[in-house]
Amino acid sequence: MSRSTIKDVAREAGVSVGSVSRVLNGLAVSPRMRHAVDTAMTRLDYEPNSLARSMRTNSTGAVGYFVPDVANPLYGAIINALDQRLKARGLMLLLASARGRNGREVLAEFRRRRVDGLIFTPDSETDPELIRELKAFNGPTVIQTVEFPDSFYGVRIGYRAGLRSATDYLLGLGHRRIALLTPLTELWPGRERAAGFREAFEARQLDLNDALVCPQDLGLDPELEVLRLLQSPQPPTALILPGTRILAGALRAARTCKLAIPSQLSLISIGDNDWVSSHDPAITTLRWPVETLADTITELLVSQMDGVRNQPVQITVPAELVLRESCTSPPSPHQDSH
Amino acid sequence: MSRSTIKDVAREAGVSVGSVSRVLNGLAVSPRMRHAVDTAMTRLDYEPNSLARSMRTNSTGAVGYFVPDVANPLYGAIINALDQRLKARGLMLLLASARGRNGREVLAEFRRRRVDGLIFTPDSETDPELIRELKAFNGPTVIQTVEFPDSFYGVRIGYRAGLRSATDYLLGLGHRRIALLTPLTELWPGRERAAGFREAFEARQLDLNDALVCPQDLGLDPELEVLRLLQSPQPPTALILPGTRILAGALRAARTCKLAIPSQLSLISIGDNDWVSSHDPAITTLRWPVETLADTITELLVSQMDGVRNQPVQITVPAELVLRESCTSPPSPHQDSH
DNA sequence: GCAAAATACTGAAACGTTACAATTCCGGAC
DNA sequence: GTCCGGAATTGTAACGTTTCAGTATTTTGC
Repeated sequence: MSRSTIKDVAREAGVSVGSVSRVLNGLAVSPRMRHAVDTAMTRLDYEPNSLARSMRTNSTGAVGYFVPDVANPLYGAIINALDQRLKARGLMLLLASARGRNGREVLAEFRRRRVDGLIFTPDSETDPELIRELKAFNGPTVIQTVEFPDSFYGVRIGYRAGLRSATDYLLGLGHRRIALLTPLTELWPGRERAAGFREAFEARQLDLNDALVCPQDLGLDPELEVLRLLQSPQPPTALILPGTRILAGALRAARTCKLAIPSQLSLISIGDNDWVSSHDPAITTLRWPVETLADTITELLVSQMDGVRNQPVQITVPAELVLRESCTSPPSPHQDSH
Repeated sequence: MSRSTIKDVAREAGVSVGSVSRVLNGLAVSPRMRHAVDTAMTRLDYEPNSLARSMRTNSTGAVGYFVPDVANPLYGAIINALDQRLKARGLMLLLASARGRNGREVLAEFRRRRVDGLIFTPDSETDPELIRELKAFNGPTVIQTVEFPDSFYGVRIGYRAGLRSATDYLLGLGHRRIALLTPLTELWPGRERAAGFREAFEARQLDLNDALVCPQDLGLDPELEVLRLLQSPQPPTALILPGTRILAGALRAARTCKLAIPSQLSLISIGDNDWVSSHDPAITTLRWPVETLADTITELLVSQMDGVRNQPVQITVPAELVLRESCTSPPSPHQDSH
């Protein structure tokens, strides 16, 4: 740990502390001065102390990022992309993962550490206290993913439109009994997904009666849940599945029921990755636009930092339906017209 | 952003600044004092400034973590586990991902920010300058994964033993032409893997001649590389594949060649995840012990922080071979005894 | 060659804490 | 009533920077 301070450098170079500071910050100095200070710095192996600097300037160059689950490759990819972009602004990520921490507590920690900005995925979209505290932060803030009051800048994924197009695609193939497996339809993002799902049916003036939205708790064993569904008297002919774990469970369940994909059961997954694309058959997917998301978050954040203090905006980044091989027309098309 | 300082609180409570500090840090004060200060704090909405505190105490409660790729779920899982454990010690992760940053530069940033500890996965195991600088950091440091001089505390994954047992397993099934697809066998971890691979052959006094180590650059298109291998005159009967991307490529290649798994081609993957375990057939895997790894790192780090300044240790966390369905005896066993 | 203007540099006061020596306070022993 | 010892509290000097009002030095225009 470098022990020498700006004072030592000043003494060594035979100049004043202020001058060293000027050199450090690239302000105008004479070449002679710059050289003297530079050599003194290398000689003393000097390392500026960001803390002292931060205290004086009231800015830490740190951005607090609160993310639901780092181990989710989707968020991992966003972190990567963000880190790269923030680096260009001399910013660094202070990371906290919701696994094992709660939002309020993390926010307090971020505040104490005086982060310059906040990227937050609230673990509750309703907790009024959290909303109050986020507002009280009163610095550049971007709410990620979740629906939140309009007084915040925010980035959302276009799940609703995405699910509408995914559902519409299945309807177009002739499916009528489609199961949307998403947990907790009262909360985001399940709510959004369910809404898009319904809209697709309505747009074709089809009755939702036959379609299935499964808001059950898929928590413990998605495989069992899907199995029950597939073995019910009138099983669905197509499944829409959020997330890797649930998709994996569904695939196992289909195997158990000896249902061939896509000929006997069509599948759409939410969230793209290596696995999904190289599975046999390759899975049709609603893709999270990671790069766009990261770009948008960065821009929203730095525009606030640069003092562009206009009305908060919420940007919806569209999810993209990637057509692959896991969907065909249903086995025995019963275009029931009621 | 909370603007009030410890001075304001002191004035509001009608006590001295020092006393407020004592209350803040839970030192002995009279109940009357504590109460007065507490109410003043809530009234002023006071939020302690970690920066000032850090500067005074010379400790930031931040741990710099330099990780090869956050988007790799394996590392993601470690981050999660670490974050949870460090939280208990009031520590927070300062994260930098090697994608788009280089080790030296990140280390400098960490030093400037005066992190209390370092968890580092060097991007080069040979750069003498990096080694020198890591040494110069002179604070609690844990080197993750990579082989490094003994003067550092370190955690490694038991790839060598792991690969030996994986290879031995295949040899026991009767395979002789086994391809180990790992990039860069001169560098860690390829070197370690190759070593374990060879040891397994030697232990059975088998000639490595027929086995294949493929150190080619698998970077761009693993699928093509595997395809070439499978279409060669004497194709391997078993593949050992590191990482999701390469495994995915290999599966596609096998499909192209119409090779059934495991009856015509056996597969072992390095690194476990949902996909690998629920694939059809489920893939036999050499599993990274994430939890153990995180525990070990944490312990190594905090033991250094607690001033236990004994000889650095390197701990090797064993990789575990998870037997599943992707391996059988080779199609036409030619137990050539040479 | 001189005043004025521009430029280069200095010194000290912040920033918000903690730590520590100094001070005050209090209850009891003599 | 005085004095003592310990506990409670205070006041202030750090910590390592930046900032800014000044002062010293150089350049410029005549």
